This record gives sequence, C-alpha cells and structure tokens, in this order.
Amino acid sequence: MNLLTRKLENFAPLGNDDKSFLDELVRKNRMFERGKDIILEGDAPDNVHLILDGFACRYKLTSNGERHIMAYLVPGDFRDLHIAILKEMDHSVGTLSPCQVVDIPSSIIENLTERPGLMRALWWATLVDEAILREWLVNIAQREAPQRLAHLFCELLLRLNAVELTTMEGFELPITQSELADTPGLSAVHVNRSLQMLRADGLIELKDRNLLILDPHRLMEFSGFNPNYLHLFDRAGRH
Amino acid sequence: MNLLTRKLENFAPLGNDDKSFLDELVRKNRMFERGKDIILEGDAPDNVHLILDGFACRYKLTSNGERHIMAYLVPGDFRDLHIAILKEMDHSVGTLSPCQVVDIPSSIIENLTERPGLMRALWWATLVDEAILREWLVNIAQREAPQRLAHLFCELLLRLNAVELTTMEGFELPITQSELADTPGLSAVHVNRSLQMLRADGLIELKDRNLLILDPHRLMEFSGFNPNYLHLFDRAGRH
DNA sequence: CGTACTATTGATAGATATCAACGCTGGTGG
DNA sequence: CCACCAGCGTTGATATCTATCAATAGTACG
Repeated sequence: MNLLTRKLENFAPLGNDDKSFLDELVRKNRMFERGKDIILEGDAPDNVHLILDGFACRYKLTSNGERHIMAYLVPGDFRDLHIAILKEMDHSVGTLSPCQVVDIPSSIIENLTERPGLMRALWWATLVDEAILREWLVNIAQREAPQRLAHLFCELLLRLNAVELTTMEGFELPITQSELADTPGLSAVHVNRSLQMLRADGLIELKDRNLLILDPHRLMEFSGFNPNYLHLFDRAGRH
Repeated sequence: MNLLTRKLENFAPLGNDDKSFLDELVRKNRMFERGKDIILEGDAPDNVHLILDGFACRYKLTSNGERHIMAYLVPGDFRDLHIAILKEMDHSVGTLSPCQVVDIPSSIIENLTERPGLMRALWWATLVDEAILREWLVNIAQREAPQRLAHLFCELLLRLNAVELTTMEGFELPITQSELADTPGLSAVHVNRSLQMLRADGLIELKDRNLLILDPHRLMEFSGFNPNYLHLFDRAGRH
C-alpha cells in the first residue's frame, strides 16, 4: 500500500478502486536534495505536490532575514490542494532532507467529483492541515520553550505513526537544531538548552537525527498535548 | 449588495445568478450577544456559520486556563466550509461583539458543484483563511509586541476594507485590550504599553473601541506588513 | 588536513510576564 | 439620588524567559 493511501485511511477506509487510482497517481515522482526549494514565494502555483519520502517545510523569510517554518510536510502530506486558484504563492516550500515528491497536475484534483470518497478524504487532510496551524499558533503563544518542543515531538509522533514511519521508540527527525529553532520561534541556543532539559528529565533522547521518545505519556502530559486536532481515526481495532 | 458578495468579489466578479443566490442565502440570520459561544470545542459540527455583522473569533482554552484567539471572524467570514467532514470541533467559536450570524446547512455547500464560479470564490476564501493563520504564526514568532499589534491592525484594515467597513481614518475594533492580548500571545499589561508606544509614535489612536490609523503606510513599514497573503484582487480600477 | 557545519557552553542584555495598586466608567440596587 | 460594584485601562516594581554575543569542541567531508 502506498503512503498516501495509508495516510488517507486514517480518515476512512478507501475503496479498492480509489486505492489503485492513488497507486497510479504516485508512480511518477522525482527526488529533491536536502535544502532545495520546491516552490518559492511569489511563484505562480503549478502542480500540487505530494511528499512521499523525507521532510519538507513551508517557510517564509522575514524582512530581518530570519526564516520561519510554518509547517512540516512529512510523507503523505500535500502542498495545497486547490492552490492553483491563487495567482501567486505567499510562502515558499523547501526540503529539509532528501525528498521524494510527486507532481500532481491540479486538473486531476479538480476532476475528482466522480470519486466522492476520495474527495472527502482529501478534504479531511486539508482540514487537518489547518487545524495543525491553529495548534502551532497556540503552541508558540502559550507554552514555554521545552513544552513547545515537546508538543511538536508529540505531534510528529502521531503524524508519522499514521503513515507507519515510527518505530517502537521514536522516529527519524532529519533536521538540525537550527531548523528546529525556526519552527517554534526560538533561537538555536535556546533550543539546544531546552532539548537538554527534556533529556535530563528522561523524556527524550535525540542523537544522530533520531528522536527517541522515552515516555510518550509523560511527554504529552508535560506539553499539554491533546491529539484531538489531528482528527485521527481511532485505529485501536486495526490489524 | 450583501456583505458576502462584497467579500467574494475581492477574488473575482460573480455572475448575477450567483449574487442573487447569495442574497437568498443570507436572508435568514440570527443575533448573538457579545461573549456568547457559537460552537464549542468537542461539539459535533452542525452548520456552516457566516458572520454578517460584528466580530467573532476562533479560540481554544489551554490547560492553564488561558484563552488563545486563533482567528478573528469579521463580516463576510465563514466558520469552516466543509467542517461537517470532521466528527468534532477542535476549537470553539465565540463572539467578541454582538454578531449577526447566518446558519448555512452544510448540504448547501456540498451541492455547489453546479456553481463553479461561486465554488472557486469559496475556495479562495478558505485558502486566504489558511494564509492568514500562517502569517499570524510568523507574526507571533518573529516580531516584537508593538510590531505584532501593528501588523494585526494592518491586516484588519485591509480585511475590513475589502468589505467596505472602514472609514477614511480607520475602523471599529469592538474588543478589549485583554481580548487583544489573547491574540498575539501577550499579556494585557504589555499590550497596553505597546499600544501607548504606537500612539506615542503617532501611528494610531485607539479610543472608545475605535481604531484610527493615522499613517497606514508608516504602520505597514513599521510592522513589516506585506499584504500578499490576503490575495486581494487589485481593485485600483474599481468604481 | 583544513573547512564548514553543527552542537554545546558561559555571560550578558533585552523583552515580556507577573504582581499589585489605582482611577475611571457605567450600571445597579437601595 | 447616591453608594457600591465590576470591568476596563493604566502605572510601577520585580521576576522570568529568551535572545544575543562569543567562544569552543566535535563531526563530516572534500
């Protein structure tokens, strides 16, 4: 089963017909190196992009030369369904690690009316993306640095778990501390210190781009994490 | 012309047929007092809500009892098209001032396929909402308190101008400083001081719930405001 | 082997929160 | 009519968090 199917089935099971449609869709993809831009602010949106492998991000550069990351795109995530409606991008999208990306002509998305189940699933993904943005806003505004990072880790754990990219202990987090810092609006130095705090508390280990979550339950409690905004299907009974 | 039409025509002109459809849609509305909830986190989404008059907001309550406002809903704004897909709300929506609200059954939204122009306009509105969220994220993360407020004011100026709710000098901002503080993640005290700074610099006046923007150009420059994310139709030639 | 990037540590400065108090205003009830 | 009260805006003093600056060490890589 391909990654997109895996993700979308967190909303609702898809028919075999839709699944093979997605399999076909995902066939043609291309690689981006780490640190490359997929599209730049100001560009006219072209295709819809789907991340199949690797971490990408939405970001903006501010007037003072800082970069701010506004979203992580992990495998299974889209870069804006329906973006073709807008004349130009208001942000850039770039890779944080080597990425495998599928270009989907927007016409394909627009002609999905005869696949209502799939369309609903894509809608779900869009709504969740927006919910994540809202949660990030709260995260930055209300929590202190160690909690912010912990909250982000909890989210990534669930999102990556939804596409089965986690192990028992954690997941690969292929980004630098400095990139991590651009996400919740912290300085790289402060991120470093906050990580040490989390390590000292026995909550996580982070080494060689690998994040081990030692005690998920305690990490969620520590950061005030409530997974409701991810709107994940309860997969308790899944096999 | 009704307010929704006014707003959507910032994307593209609508046909007369679509306009009268919207007129009809907007007919049945109800009033909410200030400080009432339209829907609560955890509720099952029912209708789509459209604000016709007044200020409402999306908000969440955090574990420490703080409220964080994640979006302002001003006249012409929707509360989540397609929200019916999700089982429960991940945030609440409440009024900041007395509000006139239209309930739109989600079935009406889902059956818009025969009005492609209108559908595209609604898509545009949704994409702009998401872009605003991203910009707020950058705003909180990267700017200092006075700039954050200034940026917010610039945005509201353009958004309210798009529905012709601004005067030459400014607009009505029917919220308290404490509510204002819950928006960019500041304390009420610090908001108060930041406002005084903006006043002292001759950038704004704020009295009796009325915000005067004394020098829009300088305010935008001061806050590093770039309107591109609002994706407003260039109305220079409008009559 | 040098170079660039990344992670780390210490010291200091700056921004913002918190706590506490006070005045103003509008509404309410005696 | 007046006293009282609650909500809002304001001010001052202090504490806390986070950024910034600077330096060092480890690491990957050509």
